[in-house]
Amino acid sequence: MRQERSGKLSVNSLGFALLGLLARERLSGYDLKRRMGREVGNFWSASHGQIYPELARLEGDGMVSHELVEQRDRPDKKVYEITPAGLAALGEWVTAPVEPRVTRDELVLKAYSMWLAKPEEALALFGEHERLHEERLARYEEIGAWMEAEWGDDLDRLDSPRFASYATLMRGIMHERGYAEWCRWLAGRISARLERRERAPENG
Amino acid sequence: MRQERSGKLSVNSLGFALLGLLARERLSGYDLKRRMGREVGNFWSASHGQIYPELARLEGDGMVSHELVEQRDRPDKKVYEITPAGLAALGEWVTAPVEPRVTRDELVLKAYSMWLAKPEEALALFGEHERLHEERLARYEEIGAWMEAEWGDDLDRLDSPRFASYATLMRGIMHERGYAEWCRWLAGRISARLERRERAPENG
DNA sequence: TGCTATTATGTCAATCTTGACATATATATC
DNA sequence: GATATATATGTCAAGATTGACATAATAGCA
Repeated sequence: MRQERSGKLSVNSLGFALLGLLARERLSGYDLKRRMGREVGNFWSASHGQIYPELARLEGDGMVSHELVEQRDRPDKKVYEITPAGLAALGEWVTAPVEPRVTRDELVLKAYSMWLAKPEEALALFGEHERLHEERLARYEEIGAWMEAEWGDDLDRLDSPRFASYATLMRGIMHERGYAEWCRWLAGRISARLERRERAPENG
Repeated sequence: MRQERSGKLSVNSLGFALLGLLARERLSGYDLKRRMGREVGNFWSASHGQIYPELARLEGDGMVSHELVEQRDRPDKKVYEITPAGLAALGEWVTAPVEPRVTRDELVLKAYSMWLAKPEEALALFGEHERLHEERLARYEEIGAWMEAEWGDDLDRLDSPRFASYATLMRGIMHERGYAEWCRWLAGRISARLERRERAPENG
């Protein structure tokens, strides 16, 4: 969602994702892509084909500036920095109202038509996703434990980016936990029905 | 995600959402839009500006057919019906692998930068969303209770569309429950910190 | 020297999605 | 008669997103 701003300036969600990362440290487009995968990957993502043009737009709007950094062991890079204007825009946006958008979820969409499926195949599908979300949950919980151990005191400071990172990670943990639970519930229902069928094939 | 199919035929997720609805009953584009809001709105959505062209594409691919129905008290309408080919495509797609896509969530994206916000404003934002998701949760739970009471026996039949509807509703319930919980957790952290600040203004 | 992988930045076509624009019928209300 | 609302179907421009195409420097290895 592109936010209307005074006159012609506007920044979309991806722009604010990039600003959110740049508010913490100076980064190149390449590094932003990698951070996107780790820190932010839980609730936003973008390909580099989207990031580079967006950085150019942000720079055109005065939200970021860049410095060319020459490297010996690697290709040179552009290191971006958030400007005071960018920081101000980000700060304004943070608590501006959000209209909640529908979360599109193809697996749930499939569940809606699973009465047409072979139960064994449905079981395999939801079982696989249960494992997938359990895996992610375990990874997030590890990171959470690490944050609590390493960042302990900062996690109580509302003005600390670490607290903010921890809060988004908590959302990831709760999401994965709930999603895995749903897959497990559904797979359980399917396998229970399959077992009953095996014991009494007439009622299948 | 558009699925590659033998030759040139292809149906995207929206197409399968429409086929999933039409596999249950014959519907007009206008009715599909409404069903989209209710049954499917929990995990997919589309504007009518997307639905009408998609129906035309589906018909061009032989997935649906339509009949013009004249009405006295209202404008005439096109009632769509799924074809055997459409049903086959839907059945194949249901258990085909899904590559999980990042759920983009603007509120979590804001949480990532909330260390820049005034705590009172952040509290208001997350408190508002807690209420919003609690409201949705209550609505979904009501529908769930109604389904259990009215559809009881069907909810054990894997081949029943009612079971499938119930399964997707359960995902909605779990999602809203988890989301509200996260908002509550976050709002609680913020207000706890605010209270401490009030008691000891020097440490703010 | 050739091959591969990583870092680094960019463009572009195709597709998806939103929100506005557009039109028309029938009912209800003022 | 005028106006508003619900039903009903469509188009279209702008923006968001993906995935491919494209280029280049550096390092490591055979």
